[in-house]
Amino acid sequence: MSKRTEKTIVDIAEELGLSVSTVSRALNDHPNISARTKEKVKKMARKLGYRPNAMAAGLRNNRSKTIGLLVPRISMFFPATISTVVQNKLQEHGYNVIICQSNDSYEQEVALTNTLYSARIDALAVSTTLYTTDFSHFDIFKDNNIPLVFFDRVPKDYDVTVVKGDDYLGGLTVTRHLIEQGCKDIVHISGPLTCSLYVERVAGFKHALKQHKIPFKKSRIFYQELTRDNAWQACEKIFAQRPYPDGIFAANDTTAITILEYCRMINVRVPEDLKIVGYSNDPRAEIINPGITSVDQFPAMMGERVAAALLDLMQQPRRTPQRHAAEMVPIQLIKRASSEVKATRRKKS
Amino acid sequence: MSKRTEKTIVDIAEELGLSVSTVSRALNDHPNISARTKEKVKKMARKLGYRPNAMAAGLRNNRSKTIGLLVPRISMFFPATISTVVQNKLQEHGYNVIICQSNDSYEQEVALTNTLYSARIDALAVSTTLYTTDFSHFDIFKDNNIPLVFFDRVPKDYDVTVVKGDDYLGGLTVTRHLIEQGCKDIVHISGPLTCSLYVERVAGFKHALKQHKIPFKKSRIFYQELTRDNAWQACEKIFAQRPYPDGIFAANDTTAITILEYCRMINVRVPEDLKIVGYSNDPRAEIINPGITSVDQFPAMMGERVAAALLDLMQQPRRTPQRHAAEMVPIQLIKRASSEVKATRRKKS
DNA sequence: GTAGGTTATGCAAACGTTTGCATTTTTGGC
DNA sequence: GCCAAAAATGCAAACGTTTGCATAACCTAC
Repeated sequence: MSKRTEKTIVDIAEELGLSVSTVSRALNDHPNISARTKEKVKKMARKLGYRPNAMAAGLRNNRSKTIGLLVPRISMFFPATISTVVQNKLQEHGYNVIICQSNDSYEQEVALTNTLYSARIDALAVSTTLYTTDFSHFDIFKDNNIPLVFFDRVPKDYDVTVVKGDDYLGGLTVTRHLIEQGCKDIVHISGPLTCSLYVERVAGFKHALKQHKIPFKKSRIFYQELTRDNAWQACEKIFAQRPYPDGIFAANDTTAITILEYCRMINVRVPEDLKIVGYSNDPRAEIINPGITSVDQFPAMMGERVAAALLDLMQQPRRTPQRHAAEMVPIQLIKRASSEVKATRRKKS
Repeated sequence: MSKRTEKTIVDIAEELGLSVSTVSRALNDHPNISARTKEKVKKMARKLGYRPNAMAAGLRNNRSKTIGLLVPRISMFFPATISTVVQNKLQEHGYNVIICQSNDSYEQEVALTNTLYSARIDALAVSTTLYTTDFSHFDIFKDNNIPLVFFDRVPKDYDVTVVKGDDYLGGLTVTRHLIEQGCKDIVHISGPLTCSLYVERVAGFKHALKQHKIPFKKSRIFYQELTRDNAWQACEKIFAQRPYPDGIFAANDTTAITILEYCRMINVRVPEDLKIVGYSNDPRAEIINPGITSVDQFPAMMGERVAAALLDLMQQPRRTPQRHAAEMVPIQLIKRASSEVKATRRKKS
């Protein structure tokens, strides 16, 4: 009665007059156990309503069959898609996935990293906060040779396996596209430079300007967290005085959408007066009118790669030092009406 | 060397010439331990790089400080928002959250439920698949008095704590609104009736028709998984022959958006010729042109309630049979241009 | 019938904690 | 200084598995 309802392999063993080792092996289909015994054991397990205790097994084996996924937030399209794919893939291979959100707070990221370590996860995949520049809280994973993979928001100068988009090429491609569309005065709204991927996009942006002999003006670039509010404030600054820019490269689609709305309010025509390009190809970019040109980062592919990297690292013998690959996921400019005066075209590489 | 790098409380105890019990208590701030000893122990723990092993503690305590969250998918706006809130809330209280996706597959749901039980999670929150009508796989949680909360997609005839939206009222409100806007021939695209929330919305729909003496025609209602493809196919049927309906109540926004696009293609004007209302107030509904009238289900509030229910149940003494509350989260019709000929209004209760 | 080899099962330790109870140490009042 | 009470620490069992090694049971062939 009371709370002693949990059956264990000991109960099965007693019930059957077998030893616990035999029961354990039978349940795990160990080759040394006869087919008849296995049958008996499994039947009794079912009858008693036995449920394995993963914590006990994990403690003994020193592996939890659980992997951690640490992302800024799962309510945003891009990380959500990646998380979905990673989780489904690992689930197929018998792993549980603990998804944690840092909410873009460095402190939370550190705390969660420690908690995940305490749970003795078998591997960890991370997309860092915007502000993470010190990565020492991940050392514990490296030191103990626990597979560690970073994706999208990846560290700079920290030797580790990485899966990321080609942000330099992205910045370059977007800027070239705007220039080809006739823009001569382009604003770039970037994320904070503490996050290396924005550094690269900015580099691509500057490089394209240089190639086309367009002077780079410091006043035409903004570094900020890419929220709706911040985007609105940036617009207020940008359109406070003439001349208005003729192109804006926003580092995410939330920002691009906000700009579009601001333009609607102040009667700036898009794309005639101003061309806008976003980033990440959020579903909203396709649906809004005019559609917003954006950069597809193939989140599903990125998720597949992350999952594959984790699985790969996990099946390597523990002692081996990890090989630290850096995988580059391609990007693709998706042209839409916000940057093209002609027709709305959906696909073009 | 090799793999013996993991320090335990035993190491701390030896290093300090104390017993493991004292170390354990010191680390857990047990009142019986002197301040000086606590200080010493914590210092040594830091020095040795000690990391608690949650599995060992969990095994001993019979609680894992982990809770499970089982949802159809996290890449959809509504469940994603709820998951975010639940996770953040529980994280604040020192719990880990394992988020799992059933991908709307009953088999996966069953498998994941069992895995989560094996992990000895301290509580489980579930939004079921569209097709779950047998809930016996959750019995194990009930039988062992482990807090179990269902939300949004909740069971019918299964005694358990529930947090849900007022779907009957939602169906009623939407339909009334369409009628007030002059619609006389309304189509309803519903999810499958295996999912009780759609049953309720349909009931609300029918009730509103009845109240306004509009005959209900079986051919004007569709039951299907609410995907883009299915929505498109439904449109093909709906617009295959005259007369066209003058209003459509879609049970999610993906469907509503697809209908809007179809209408654009066949030159049916929205809202002049046809009024459309969706459900869930997906961010896309606000952004598309015309904006789509939808029903806000306050996912953040639902998440809060779910988290609160879990925490509440967890702090009840284990023996107590659970009280099975049913909480109703309000809904609010968000009127937009897709159903109103006049102006676009953003808010109206 | 026995040796030799398979095949199947059992013993017991180990994984890293926590905790009830026993024991030791400290404290304070006289 | 002494004693009782209070405070601090230690002992050892327990949580539910897995697994190396030892042992028992069963064949097969001579």
